[in-house]
Amino acid sequence: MIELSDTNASAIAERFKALGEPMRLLLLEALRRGECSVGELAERTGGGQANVSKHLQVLLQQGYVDRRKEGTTSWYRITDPQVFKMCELVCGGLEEDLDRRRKLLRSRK
Amino acid sequence: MIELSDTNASAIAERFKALGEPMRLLLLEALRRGECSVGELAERTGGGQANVSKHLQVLLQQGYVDRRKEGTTSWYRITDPQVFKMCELVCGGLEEDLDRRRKLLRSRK
DNA sequence: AGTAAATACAACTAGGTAGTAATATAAGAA
DNA sequence: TTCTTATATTACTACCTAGTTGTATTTACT
Repeated sequence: MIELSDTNASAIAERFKALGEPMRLLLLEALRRGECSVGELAERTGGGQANVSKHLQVLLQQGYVDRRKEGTTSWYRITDPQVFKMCELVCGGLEEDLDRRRKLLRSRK
Repeated sequence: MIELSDTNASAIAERFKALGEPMRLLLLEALRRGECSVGELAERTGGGQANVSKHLQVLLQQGYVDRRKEGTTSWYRITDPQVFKMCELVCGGLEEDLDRRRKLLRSRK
């Protein structure tokens, strides 16, 4: 296992940061069903073409998605479904956090 | 399980974003051994007091750490060790990504 | 009271980044 | 070739945030 040392912290942070953007999470979710073109992704997420393309570059560079070119079309797909495990973990944390906040509110009444 | 819909994407992204900063990862790593004060954390991570304090607020607000006050000292601790599961997942992805890049380099020779 | 220590907060700066509009590039079709 | 389609890139704006400095707040000690 990689240690969370100074040198690695930046690289790891970069990977987390790539997921720290709503649009990129929506893109990953849209890609969950399978390979998808930029245009389709823009339509599904409601984002602009340029913006979607730029976000896909980030996900590509961080290795979350792969790309396959066919004519003028770029087909993107999830590289490793493990991403969704992370999303589930963070979702679990979210729910626990909400519970915690609810309890705090109750105890303050 | 929470769905990755438009409404949730922002909340989830916020949680990822909180981990997308080297200093905050270093703080979590430092807290791994156990409860720690702000001063100790600043010393261990080499960060300034104000900066460390500010990063801890982010981790606190996102529920990654808890705080306990004692005199003028604030003691911080990990709320849920699941965070490190996420770090391991992202580390695994990092290694796979490096492998992928190495293969690409070799195949391009 | 006065002083020191620990933390939080406010103000500021510099660098980063999301979103958009316009343009560039590339591949087909007419 | 010219037009159209799909994607990537550039330039720009507006906003956000990490880090720093200085200060306020709180507690403990003499």
